[in-house]
Amino acid sequence: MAGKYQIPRGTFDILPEDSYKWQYLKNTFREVTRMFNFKEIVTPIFEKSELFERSVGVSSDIVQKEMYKFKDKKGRILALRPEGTAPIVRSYVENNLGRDGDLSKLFYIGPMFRYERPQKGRYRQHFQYGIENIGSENPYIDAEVIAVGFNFLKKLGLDNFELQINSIGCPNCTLDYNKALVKYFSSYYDELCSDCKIRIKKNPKRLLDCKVESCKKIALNAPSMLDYLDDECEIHFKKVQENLSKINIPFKINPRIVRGLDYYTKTAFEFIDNNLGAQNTLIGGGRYDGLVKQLGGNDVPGIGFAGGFERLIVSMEKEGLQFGREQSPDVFLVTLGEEAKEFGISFLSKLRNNRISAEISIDKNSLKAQMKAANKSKAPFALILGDNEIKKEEITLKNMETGFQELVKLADIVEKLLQILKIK
RNA sequence: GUGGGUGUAGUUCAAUGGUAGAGCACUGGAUUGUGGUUCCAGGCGUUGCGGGUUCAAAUCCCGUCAUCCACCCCA
Repeated sequence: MAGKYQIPRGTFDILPEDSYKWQYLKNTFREVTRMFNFKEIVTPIFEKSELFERSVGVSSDIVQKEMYKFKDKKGRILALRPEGTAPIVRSYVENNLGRDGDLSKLFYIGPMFRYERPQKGRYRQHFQYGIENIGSENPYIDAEVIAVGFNFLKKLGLDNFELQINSIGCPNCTLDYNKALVKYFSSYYDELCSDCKIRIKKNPKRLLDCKVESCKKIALNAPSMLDYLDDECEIHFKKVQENLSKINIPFKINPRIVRGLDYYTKTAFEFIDNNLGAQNTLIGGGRYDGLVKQLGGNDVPGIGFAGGFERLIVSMEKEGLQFGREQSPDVFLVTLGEEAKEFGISFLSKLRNNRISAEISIDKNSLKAQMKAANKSKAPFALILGDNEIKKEEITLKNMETGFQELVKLADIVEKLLQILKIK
């Protein structure tokens, strides 16, 4: 039952019976990013608070109310990272990663922190995976980044998601567009919900995806961002679509996709699982062409995405998908009698030193209890060692699935196991 | 941060204000060297925590913590 201490709100333990799922997701993500030649980058989980305020935007909710901000002993104002892009761009600039003129293709996996009210698929400490591709504004890159997300979800076996894309233009387009939005919604001001009355001042684009019915109706005829793209942004967006089609990635244009973070420009996209409830964005991403410069680097464009492992797991479990194999030992050693147990201990060590994962139930003596333990461990093979075997210098090898068992010379067992288990 | 629901054994859930139960899981056993099916046996758990009302509280009230759903926002 509950002890004296409880885990902090919105956090969770990844227990041994579940950790293989995270392992599987990480491995799969590494495999997929490898196909695209992305390399891993690891940055600290805390940064100067200022970094996020500058990049994500002081007015954004993330900075406003969701950041874990604290002072260290020297009075430095730090924050647990709420997202992954800003730290990576910081590192890119600080370490001059673009120095050789190549694209920086980076991926990361790690915890992020947001002080929010917890919900299913949304936690205060959660694990994100993501990529950043810094150094090119070529629309081919947009498609490639999207392809990484697409291939990842597909590789996990997911099929129930939808890719939605939009272009939110550059700061120039946004300026005009926001004016148009404000103008449009102002004429309906009295009919807007109280949230939207604030949004119209703070972030007009947010009016577009309000969930209140009356606002939805009004938003239906609101001007579309896509009509306000300048030539450059419009061509870029078209090319992105062409490139996606070229590599057979289906997508839907959703002019209502809005990014919450200030640094986004041009392409914005989301992979959405529509039967997931409110927290349905599996992956969210977009271009951030001004960010590197803003953080003190050269005027270099970038694009990336991020996704949360917890939502992925919810989505996969809903679909009944597997997370690879749960970890189990290769063999389970069962011993009978003192002499066999004594011998078994050194034999166990021999197996392990030969890269055979082996387990024993040291506190149980009866054959039955040990066989039960072997079964529960999910080891594919049991090795039974008793007086009979020791006398003849043999050991019983039992296939736990078929029940078939045979006597094998002790001198040959390691070699035989390596062969059956296909360990090189 | 706002609104609503929930909180009982490892877990899923029962229990008109009157001694707290079941399935699954777990452990042991079913003639002494064989698991996964079957049968038998084994649970006194501060009913999340702290107050209050009452002769009596898992049950009613207040607070608190946690969780779930929605909003805000986001992965």
